[in-house]
Amino acid sequence: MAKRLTLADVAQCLGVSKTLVSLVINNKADAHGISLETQMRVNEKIRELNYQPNVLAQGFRTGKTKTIGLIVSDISNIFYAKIARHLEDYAWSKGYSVVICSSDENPAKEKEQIKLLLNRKVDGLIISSSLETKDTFDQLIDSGFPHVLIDRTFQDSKSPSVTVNNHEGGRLAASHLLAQGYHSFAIICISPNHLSTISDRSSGFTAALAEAGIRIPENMNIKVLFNNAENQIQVKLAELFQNKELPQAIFTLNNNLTTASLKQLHLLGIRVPEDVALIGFDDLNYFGFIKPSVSVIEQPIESLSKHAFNLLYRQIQKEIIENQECKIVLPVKLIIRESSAIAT
Amino acid sequence: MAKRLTLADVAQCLGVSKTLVSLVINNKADAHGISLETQMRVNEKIRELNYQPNVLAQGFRTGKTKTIGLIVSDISNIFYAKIARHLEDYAWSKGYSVVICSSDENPAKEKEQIKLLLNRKVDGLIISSSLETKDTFDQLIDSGFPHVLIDRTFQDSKSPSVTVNNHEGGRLAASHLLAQGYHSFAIICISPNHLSTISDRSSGFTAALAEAGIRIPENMNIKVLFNNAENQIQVKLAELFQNKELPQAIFTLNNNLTTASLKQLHLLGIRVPEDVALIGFDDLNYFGFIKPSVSVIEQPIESLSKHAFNLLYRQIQKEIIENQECKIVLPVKLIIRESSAIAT
DNA sequence: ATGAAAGCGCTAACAA
DNA sequence: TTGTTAGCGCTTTCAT
Repeated sequence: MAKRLTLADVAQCLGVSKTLVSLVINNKADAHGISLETQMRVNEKIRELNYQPNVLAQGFRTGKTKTIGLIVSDISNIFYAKIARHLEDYAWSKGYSVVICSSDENPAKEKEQIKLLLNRKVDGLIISSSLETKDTFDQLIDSGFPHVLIDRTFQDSKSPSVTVNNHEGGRLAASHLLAQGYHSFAIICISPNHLSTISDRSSGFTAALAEAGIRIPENMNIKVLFNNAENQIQVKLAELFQNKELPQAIFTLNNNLTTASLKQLHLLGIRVPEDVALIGFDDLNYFGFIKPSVSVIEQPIESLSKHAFNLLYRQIQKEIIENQECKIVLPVKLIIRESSAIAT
Repeated sequence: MAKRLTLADVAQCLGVSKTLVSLVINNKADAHGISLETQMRVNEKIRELNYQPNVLAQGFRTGKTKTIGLIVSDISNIFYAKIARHLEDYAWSKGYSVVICSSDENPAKEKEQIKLLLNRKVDGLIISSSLETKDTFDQLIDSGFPHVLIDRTFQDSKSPSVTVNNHEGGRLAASHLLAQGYHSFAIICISPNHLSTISDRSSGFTAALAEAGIRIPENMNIKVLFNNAENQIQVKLAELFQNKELPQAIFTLNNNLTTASLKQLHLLGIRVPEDVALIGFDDLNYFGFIKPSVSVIEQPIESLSKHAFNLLYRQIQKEIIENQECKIVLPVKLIIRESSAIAT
């Protein structure tokens, strides 16, 4: 790790100007009519000296950093971890790095993170936002800053977004449970209910139930805090159980809630699906092979990530994004397993 | 997002020099004997104008970026996702961002990533390395570049590292299974076996068995590829099963392998623990409540991350790290559950 | 087809 | 106690 080679060194070594070398490096040589022979000579030397441009200097000069920021509520939630992984792969293939931020469903923290990332001059932002309003993103739109909302979006937001059809997912879950003969239900969701995912999933679910003439009573609409889900689920479920008010079926609105619910049901000795059926939103590997296996609404995580990255990349490249591609909604899939088997 | 304010603007606004403002911003004012009153004035103005230093320019100038790089084999493996989350938290508390890279257990890719991150001038690196040799890290040591190895390390490496006592974990697993009365065993591990985690876990396991006079036959030492574990496990297990050669107990060397094995055992209709007992390395949430619940060697993930960050941070701060703290080995814990219950 | 030179915004050695 | 100034390494405009 001796003193780093600079552009000037390379230029001097070749007896040419820095401009020339710079142009070659940035593939602007042709456009400037640099002779092919010179280009070869330069490239040769660069390889020979193993010269690597100082990315910081480049970034400083151009304002571009070849870095994108990813903000999600919690990178250790496997759903977001998978998204991060896919995004990282696409980013890597285009020479981009990704910086991660977990917002903890905390709007203030998320805003700070956005500020930090902008300040760090990331070239774009992919966000699963916990914010209550779309203001912050409207500002980004106004300033033309490349960004895309993933997983969660806002009503009437102008920001490009990639989401799944959460409403339809809720409907699918409800229809399936109804078809199985269940007729009393509970929903378990997390508490800041401005989140588009949560509200769409639950509205889809209740809409389908309403069509069958069924309402979810207040005490069956269980809301728990993001960072205290397990405990709160246990308390609520224990309460229902003791009062012999258990619903026939439960819809858990994300994978964390599904896992937490399964755990607490198990601890309470409530059998699935005998005592209560269960269907979750978002699939996990283990749902498929445990006893009972767990029915879910599955989301196309890879596709979600791919579209998000493309949408972002095209903004960075200053390609115009057609209006109709700006709000991508991907289909979900009902996977029926044992946890929602025929009612007895 | 109008034209950004610069240091010069602030200085001009106050009728002072850039130096002054710069010193105040970087908390070097006192050391340079800047009067308290001036400091106040400067700070005031900065707040008033909502001036934010251009981090890129700062980074370019100082060579510091307030960014650390994290390289793991796969950020979507929940073990690494959790590590990433903890590191992110510590980093955030110190004003650092973290860039993630998944190496896919691919040494060439990992080297490229290290190169990229160094080139991006991250201030330090935390790595769960897939490399065969420690050379790359010796170079980092020689150049004094802050880094710490996490989870995996190298024999005789001089790099600071934080690992768990994998050997002891292997012993614990073996002793427990022996105590349960099992006496034929299989190990399932991933195939590039230069990884310190894998080799330590398996050597601990075999050492304890050896003391009881038991060897693991060649065909019970199942090695599968990182990116094709599930299939290969299925093939091997099916083979053993058909030949009626199933061992009495299986030790799976990481959480992915445990999950994959559980899945394939289930698909093959092999019952746990009746047909074969199982214990895994690394705990997962769902292991605790499924039927049968899964015995594991648990790792202190938070502590692992905390020590890693501290070790890195102190290097960045140029604090000397005492030799005895340079190689931290954390204890693991045996958690006995149903999958390794009394042999029948 | 190639080069000279002006900065980008900041820090830090050196002056005053 | 405060200010001047020289770059950090690169890109890019404008000459040649």
